[in-house]
Amino acid sequence: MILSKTCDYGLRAVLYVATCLDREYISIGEISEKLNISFHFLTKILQKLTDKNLLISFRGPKGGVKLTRPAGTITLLEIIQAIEGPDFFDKCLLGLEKCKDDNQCPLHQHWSPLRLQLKNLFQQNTLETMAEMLKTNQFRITDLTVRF
Amino acid sequence: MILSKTCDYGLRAVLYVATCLDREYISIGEISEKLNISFHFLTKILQKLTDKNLLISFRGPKGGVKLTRPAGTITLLEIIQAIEGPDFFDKCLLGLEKCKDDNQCPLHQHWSPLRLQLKNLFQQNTLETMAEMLKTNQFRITDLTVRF
DNA sequence: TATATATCGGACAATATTGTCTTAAATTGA
DNA sequence: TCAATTTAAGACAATATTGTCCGATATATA
Ligand code: FES
Ligand code: FES
Repeated sequence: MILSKTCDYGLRAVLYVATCLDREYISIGEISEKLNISFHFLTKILQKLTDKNLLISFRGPKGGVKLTRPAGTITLLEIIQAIEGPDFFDKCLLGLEKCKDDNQCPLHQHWSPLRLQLKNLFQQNTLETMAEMLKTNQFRITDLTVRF
Repeated sequence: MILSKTCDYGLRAVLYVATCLDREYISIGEISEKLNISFHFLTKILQKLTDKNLLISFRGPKGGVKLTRPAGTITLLEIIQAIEGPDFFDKCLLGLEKCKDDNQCPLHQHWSPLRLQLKNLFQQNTLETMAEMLKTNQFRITDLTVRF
């Protein structure tokens, strides 16, 4: 609905990695298997996040990806904007160009604050926050009935 | 971002029609021209809305489409759900299946209320409300520099 | 009745998104 | 050094979305 499948996969993968902070590099194979995401497709998505300096990758046995910075310093917004683009939360609900207060569509006054709330939500929640929740085993990050 | 292009087009077209309440049927050709939307593509979208009983269409000269009910009784939500599907506002932000309170992803508690706000927004605004705004000429419904 | 106009319906094409596969390069450990 | 493992990179395929076109049908008007 809101996010592309690519973005969903990327978020879920990064969240998974954030739950493994005791370990070193996490292999993409493991992530794709645990989250039931196509390995090659996920590889591309994570490469993008690596390019954007949100992940560090490492080849060979014991290789994989890890977070560039501590999970508490990476927001969901960073992940989303890395994948969907930096202006993702600036768009007109009706798809019109250059959504601005002085060039409004009839939905702007309603959409604009809601959009900001959404953006704030993603900005205020770090990977650590989410990982903490996941570790309680009361939340899911996959359709599979697996827990961490 | 949120809505598909199809839905954007549909909404904008229906809003345009709602601004023409003094007239009878509005031709799709006129709508597509004024809103700069592909005629044939728009035709299909409006056919869908006709099938869902939100529009009535009429063939031949003086033909076109008109609203089935008074603009004040049709909500934006109806249009959106007709195009995007009735469960559009029930989906998990991470794309997981069966988003429910007792089967949450870590974003659910934040996303669920926001999603509801969004849905309410669309439910509370009728085509009439929007059309009134458009008639003040202070709002736009197209990228073109046309006013109504 | 004839002509022009408009939607209807379906085929088809272009593009974007999503997913698959293969080869290369890096790294580990035997 | 050699084999196994893993990411990198790019080609390619499948699917979904978006957009185009054409003939059929309905209607108004002359
Ligand atoms: S102009 Fe449409 S949401 Fe801002
Ligand atoms: S389960 Fe993810 S938003 Fe409800």
